[in-house]
Amino acid sequence: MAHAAQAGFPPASQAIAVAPARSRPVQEADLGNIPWLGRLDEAERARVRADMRVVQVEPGELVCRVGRPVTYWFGVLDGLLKMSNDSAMGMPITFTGVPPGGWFGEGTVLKNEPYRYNIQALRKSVVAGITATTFHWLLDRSIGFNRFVMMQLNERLGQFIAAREIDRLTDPDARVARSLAALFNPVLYPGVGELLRITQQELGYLVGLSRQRVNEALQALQAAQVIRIEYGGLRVLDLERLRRYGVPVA
DNA sequence: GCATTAACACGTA
DNA sequence: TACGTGTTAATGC
Repeated sequence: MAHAAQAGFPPASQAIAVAPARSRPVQEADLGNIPWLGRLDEAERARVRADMRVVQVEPGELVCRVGRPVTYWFGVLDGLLKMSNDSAMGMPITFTGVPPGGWFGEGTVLKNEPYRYNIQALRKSVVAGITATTFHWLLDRSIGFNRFVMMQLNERLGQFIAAREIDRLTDPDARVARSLAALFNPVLYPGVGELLRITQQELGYLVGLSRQRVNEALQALQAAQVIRIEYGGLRVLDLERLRRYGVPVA
């Protein structure tokens, strides 16, 4: 019954795992896009700024790859990533998209395990990372950082439970609506705001539908006054109704 | 019937 | 120009 959302990506992917040579130090302009910085004190911020690296990734590139050792805790400053798990021989399973403001990988950093997912850029994106060492250093001394991580883990648990529901939905319109709502999560993805920059093609890859069908679903959502379609993006008008779209009014 | 791919015209960045 | 959107036609399960 489950759709087991297929959806790969269009261009052939060339694997890279954040090559240090391509990265640059974090810049002033980046800092405003990092939600947890404000929870740190001066000394902690200073260390983070010294430690953090930023890299631009091209569409199709892998930010981290299943089986690779943990190096960084990552965050999206700009663009759109896809978290998936390519089963050895078969179609990849897309778990979720990661829009701006999203940070990921703390699970594997915490356990010091190899990455369990592939994180791939759907579009040209800017990704930041701090080392596992600094991540642990922050955990050891900053209550604010701990709160952020805990909140993040809790919120994401909700996301994955919601994702299981989405998988059981048969109505494509509802699947698109719920997947979209997940991307508009203000807690996990504070960088998104009201306007999510995503093409209908990219949304198709995340949801596991064709671009044409996604377009049809979006038109329906727009007609329902839940979103507005814009060039290269979508504006949310009513997040609550977007979350509940397709659920009969019980 | 419904979704998919392919192909096209059109508008926008 | 390159890309994203909206639409139609043919095909498949």
